[in-house]
Amino acid sequence: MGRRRLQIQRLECVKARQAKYSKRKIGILKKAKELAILCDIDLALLMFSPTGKPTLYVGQDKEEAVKIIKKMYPIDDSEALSNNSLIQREEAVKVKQAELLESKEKLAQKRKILRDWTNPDKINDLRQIKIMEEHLVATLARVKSKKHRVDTKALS
Amino acid sequence: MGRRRLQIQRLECVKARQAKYSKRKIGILKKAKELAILCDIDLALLMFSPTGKPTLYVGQDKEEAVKIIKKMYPIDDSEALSNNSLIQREEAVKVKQAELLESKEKLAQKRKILRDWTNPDKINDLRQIKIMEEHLVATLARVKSKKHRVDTKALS
DNA sequence: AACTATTTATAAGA
DNA sequence: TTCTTATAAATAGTT
Repeated sequence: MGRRRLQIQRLECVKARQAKYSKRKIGILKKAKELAILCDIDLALLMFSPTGKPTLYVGQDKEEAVKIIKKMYPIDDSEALSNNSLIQREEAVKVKQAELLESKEKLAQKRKILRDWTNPDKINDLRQIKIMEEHLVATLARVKSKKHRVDTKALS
Repeated sequence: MGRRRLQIQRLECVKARQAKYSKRKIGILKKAKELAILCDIDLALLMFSPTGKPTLYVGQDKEEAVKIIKKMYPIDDSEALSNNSLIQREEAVKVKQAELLESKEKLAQKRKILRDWTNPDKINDLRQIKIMEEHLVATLARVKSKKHRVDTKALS
């Protein structure tokens, strides 16, 4: 949509990338808002500018952001698995319920450990965030190294 | 961009909302992909259709990455929870049994993830390594975003 | 899903 | 960044 057709490929010039970003960011944000309103849906759009500045749009109510992110990463949700209204008799049910509870308790434990990894957004201490970042960068480096080794091995 | 100008407001007719969603979803996904590629940025777009079905697009990655992330984050939870009619017809015991199984599966999954986070070098499957990398990149982005927000807040 | 008349987004240039 | 304008793209209404 312009004077000429544009090839969709990485713009080599940094300046051009930044300029393009500032223009298209406006466009896609508008589209996101329109879609969320027209169809009355939850929607989240997160972008990082070429300089790393994040922009987040969350459809409808901004306070809903947490809910959206929970939907995005259900690893952290505290689940609505118990349909009390539907179930309320039988011994077998109770037994299963007990087993379920036990399993869930264990699950909750694991989740607690994983929470910081999967929901870094919840960490509010800058110090903690920095530690987290360092750890992630280090782990990522290890993974990339490992991938490289596996790739190389696969070729030979 | 159509025969007539459209007012941006919630469409009252459910059918109309669904139809509009299916059309515009394609459009905004295309925009997101173009922006990510052109400007070489990280970007995440998550939408829930009027029926609750989630669509996730992440960064410059190809369709394969989307599938991987969908597997990693069991977004389909929302579908399971909305199937009340089905649940009503099933026996309570069976429901509990299924929930128990699900819970146990999730537990196993968490254990696996936790193991991988601490020992990425031990993963030998290229596919798994790639999943791990995706996850790390995504989490790192979120941490950076969070850091940025905390930093900004601290300044004000 | 497909078809077009129109509107909208935006590429290039200033 | 902002504006202008020619053009490419998205899409509203309809079938």
